[in-house]
Amino acid sequence: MRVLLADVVPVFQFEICLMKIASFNINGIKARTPALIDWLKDSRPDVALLQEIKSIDEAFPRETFEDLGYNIETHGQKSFNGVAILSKYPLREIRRGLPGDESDEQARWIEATICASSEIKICCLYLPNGNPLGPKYDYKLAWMDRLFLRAHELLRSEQTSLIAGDFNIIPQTEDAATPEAWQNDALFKLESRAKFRKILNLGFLDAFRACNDGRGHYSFWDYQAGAWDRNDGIRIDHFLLSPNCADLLTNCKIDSDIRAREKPSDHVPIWIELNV
DNA sequence: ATGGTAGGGGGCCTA
Repeated sequence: MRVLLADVVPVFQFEICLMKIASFNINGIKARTPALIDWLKDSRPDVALLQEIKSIDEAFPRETFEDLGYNIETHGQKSFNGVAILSKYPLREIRRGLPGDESDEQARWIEATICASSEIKICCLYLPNGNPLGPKYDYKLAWMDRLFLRAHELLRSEQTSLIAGDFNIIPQTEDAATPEAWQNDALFKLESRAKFRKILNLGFLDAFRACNDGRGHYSFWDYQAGAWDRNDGIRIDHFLLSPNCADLLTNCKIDSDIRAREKPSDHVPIWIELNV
């Protein structure tokens, strides 16, 4: 008598659901909208975290992205900075601005809880560049101290959490094609790298390094001096995952091919997949 | 040491 596989293998009552979350410094929503639409249709992230929208909230083309199935929350300002969350899942507990300095008017932080099969706290940041060294570098370091405090709070809350975006930090020499050229740059100075490492040491995982080996993985190439053509890049866009979020991680990639498209941003998307 | 390019917005500033 034949025994069918279905008779002996139990039917699983749960589904494996992969959630794709991407981060992309788009360098201006107005200039990047066509490229952003193409990328969303190809890559189909469930959640997209955007930096440098360079737009006030009222000027963000919400309907364009709502038509692609996304809920949208923005935190913008005129001309500079600005962050946004696009999510196919409902968003709640929206927080705009990094806590710790009421006088800080730069739009560099937005966070929300996404309501999927389980809840995930998602934080989208555009960390200050810090160049030239001086007041801008001091602002960067002070901003990172506030980030440390928020990261610490997230861990204490025991929520499944991630912090992603343009950190403007080259963590290690292998994250730059020409590290010697960055020795005295705010993105690579030991002081700012130490503050980044201090956040990792709280217990956050650099998702990209957990899933990839070796040199030559970059997320930014300067528009100038043919940096893309020479692959003179740096890895400055990161996903940091809380331990309970890291347990869900199945993959992390940088979509470097996006840099070769028409009218590209100087950054490319980085994404993770979580088994939720 | 300099300047190379891009975006926003209508001046230069930021990167």
